[in-house]
Amino acid sequence: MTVSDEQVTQRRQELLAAAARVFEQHGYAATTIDAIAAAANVSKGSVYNYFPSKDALFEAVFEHAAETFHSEVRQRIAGQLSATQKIERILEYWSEGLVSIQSLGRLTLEFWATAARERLGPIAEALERSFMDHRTLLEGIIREGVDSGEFAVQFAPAVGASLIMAVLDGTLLQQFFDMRVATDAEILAALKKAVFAGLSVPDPDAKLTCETRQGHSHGQ
Amino acid sequence: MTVSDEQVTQRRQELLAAAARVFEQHGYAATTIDAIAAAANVSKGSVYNYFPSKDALFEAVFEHAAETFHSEVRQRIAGQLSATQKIERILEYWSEGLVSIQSLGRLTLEFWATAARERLGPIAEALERSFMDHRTLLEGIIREGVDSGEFAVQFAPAVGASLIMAVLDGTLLQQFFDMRVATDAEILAALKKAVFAGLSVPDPDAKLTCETRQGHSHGQ
Amino acid sequence: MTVSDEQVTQRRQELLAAAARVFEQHGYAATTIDAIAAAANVSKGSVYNYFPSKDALFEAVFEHAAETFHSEVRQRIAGQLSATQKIERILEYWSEGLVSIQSLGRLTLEFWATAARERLGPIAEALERSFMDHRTLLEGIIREGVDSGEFAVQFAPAVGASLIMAVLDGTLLQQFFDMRVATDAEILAALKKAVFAGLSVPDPDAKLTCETRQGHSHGQ
Amino acid sequence: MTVSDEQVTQRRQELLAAAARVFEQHGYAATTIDAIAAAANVSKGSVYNYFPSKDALFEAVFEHAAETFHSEVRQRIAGQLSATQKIERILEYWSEGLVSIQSLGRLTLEFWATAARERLGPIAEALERSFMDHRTLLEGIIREGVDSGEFAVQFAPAVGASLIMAVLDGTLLQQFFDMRVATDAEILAALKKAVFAGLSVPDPDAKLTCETRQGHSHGQ
DNA sequence: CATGAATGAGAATTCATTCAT
DNA sequence: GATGAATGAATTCTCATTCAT
Repeated sequence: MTVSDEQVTQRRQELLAAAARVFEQHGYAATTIDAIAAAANVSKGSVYNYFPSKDALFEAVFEHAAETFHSEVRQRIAGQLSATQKIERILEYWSEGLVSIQSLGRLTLEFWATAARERLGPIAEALERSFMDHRTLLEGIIREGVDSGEFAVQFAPAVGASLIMAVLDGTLLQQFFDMRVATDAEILAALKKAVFAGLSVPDPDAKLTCETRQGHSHGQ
Repeated sequence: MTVSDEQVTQRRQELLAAAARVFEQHGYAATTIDAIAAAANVSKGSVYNYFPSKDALFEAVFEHAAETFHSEVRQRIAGQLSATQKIERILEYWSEGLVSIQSLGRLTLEFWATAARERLGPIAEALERSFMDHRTLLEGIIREGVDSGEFAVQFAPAVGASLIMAVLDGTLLQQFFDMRVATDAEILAALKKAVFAGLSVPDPDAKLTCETRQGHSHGQ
Repeated sequence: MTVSDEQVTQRRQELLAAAARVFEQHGYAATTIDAIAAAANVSKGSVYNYFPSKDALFEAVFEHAAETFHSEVRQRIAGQLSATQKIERILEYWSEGLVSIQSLGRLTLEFWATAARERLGPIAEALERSFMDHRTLLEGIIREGVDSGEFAVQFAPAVGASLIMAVLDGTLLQQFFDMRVATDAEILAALKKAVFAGLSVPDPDAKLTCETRQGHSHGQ
Repeated sequence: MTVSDEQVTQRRQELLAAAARVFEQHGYAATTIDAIAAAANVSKGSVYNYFPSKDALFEAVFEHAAETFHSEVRQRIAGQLSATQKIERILEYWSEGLVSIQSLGRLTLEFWATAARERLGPIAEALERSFMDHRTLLEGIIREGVDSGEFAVQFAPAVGASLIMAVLDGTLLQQFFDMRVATDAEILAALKKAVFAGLSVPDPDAKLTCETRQGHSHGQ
């Protein structure tokens, strides 16, 4: 029983992984169940022993990817960290993480496109949920930073969180298409500067005196 | 002949518009030539008198949309404007324009997803070209601002342009999915603050003395 | 237009005929669209230009068969005929007609079986309608006969009509399976005798004296 | 061993009963081995330990149903009964019995349809055998009645038996489809009258004189 | 014997594309 | 040019049957 359950779970995982690869490579519509089965080294019919339909499989792939991503992010910012540090970690993870799992990139686009098409379907809902989770997380961090005096935002924390999400997603987009204009390191650095500028965090690299900060007006 | 040519052109335009509507509503894969023909009030066969294939039609729709968008943007920033003003106009157009043509939103996602799938295909190329055009435009404006002393960016103008593109595309994404956390006006305001913070432009709304600006080196 | 309409109608008829043949030969479940297409000398896809689904095609075949049968029956009993003559004609048509169109036999069974399975589906409804039509027709004739003094039924005309339908359908069933025990002519003769006995019509062929019959006067 | 044999037999019975239920509900084609296994609370694979194929199982279900029905009928007419009484009993059993086991109705139709499709298959053969058994039984009874002077049939006993089978099967058919026009009791009464009329059995309920019958010559 | 995961042949249905009129 | 019927390749999903455990 336990053995069987484990095996079932493992097979599911394998299928999920294979499906992620194929969906990522060809997109939802152009992906055939046959191709997924082949990628998982099982027969076409077997796929249907684990997932009731192509749709359901796609959805499961999304849920799995989203969960993995979320838990990874949360892990990175666990512990005793200042709000600034947490933001930094998130930017770093995004930057480094997504380059490495760039596969997720196209998959994410596929999710977005699917969700855009069926706004009320399960993919759209899952996407929204995932997005909201991230934003809530960021919002909380921003609030922390404001409370601790680290940040001096000029807009509501929720809006700030949205902007950070936006710039991250937008950057992600550019990664997919190789539209980058600089190295990953440079982009990450710029991202940090830009975000912290928005949050009114003095550039940590700069050696600033208190006075110099006074001025950067658009703050306080 | 000329008359004929005009008619041909007009038919093409009608088909293009119809196709844009249908692609936008159903996505590439779920759009049938029949549906496009019906939307344009012509027969299915006629479509093939103007476009050799579904793919080509999709591409043409993209090109058309991109061109329209570009020329609109350029028009908005024509004239004697400071770099800051130009950036402002672009942000405003993006914000207001895209809400009104939100239809373009899903279409854009569809382009992105398609391009992500066929990185070497015509859509991907066109998308990249379009992106580059925008970025080049922004880069030029940033450079102008730096030269004029308006901006004091801490990263290469090209990188700054990328970041602006990113935050705009990311915001666009949120629009599609109704993931906004604030009103359009609030978001636009925050966008401006954030972008100008990144560009070291003192908050134009704030009443700052010259001194305060001196330093707008929130970095240095 | 007219030409086109005619051609469309003709193609539909051809498909209907082909489908009837194939359904009749293999039954609903074992019939493939491919087989129907082949029988009609068209491609598989073409079938779908005329009928939206296998179900719909099956239903159309049924409707067509039922209509043909009904109009044929009505034609046979048109004119100035006594009730007895009408009943005779119907029995004859059933007997002779169904032997010749025995193809309808299996098809009918298929309809019955399908209807039995999906009691609320269109086939079941159509079958019931068809049955009711026939029964109503018979009921009217019985009533005529009673009014004219030809018949002296011992049960309600509607019930008599049901019994006649039953014996006819039951006989039909035996035809399919070659379970007949006598020649068609003998069966028809027996059928007539039995039906007219039930309707209290003295056997027209027999030259009976009152006495011989005296005993078993199942008549009123 | 004996114990084992018994268990095997019991399992077979359970499977048969479960299969009958499922076939009856969904029809042959739409019935899956899985569904039968579930209805019998065994695994799909186990079914194949008792029956070599779906076809064989269906056939076994038919044989079982036919045997049960036959033995029930024979039991009803056992003992010292006149031919008239036997016929009466059979009509009553059919009428009452089939209403209660109406489930058999659809199953029977399924058998008929299957047999009609594969005229040379085992189902068709079994059906024919079953039919012949019944008809032979009836034929014997009719002969008895003729010999005893109860009946004065105007056609061969075998033909009479066929007609009775026909009207019974036809009535059965109407039961399935709720096409009855009267109560069960009324139908049974009419059935008796009709059958006995055909068999020239004086209506047991009527007290008739010879004269009344003389005149109502149909037609002219 | 029991189990149920794996298999793969097979069917309905869709649609881009062609082409005769 | 316009039309829309015809085509057939391609795809999802089903399920009887097998077989390792």
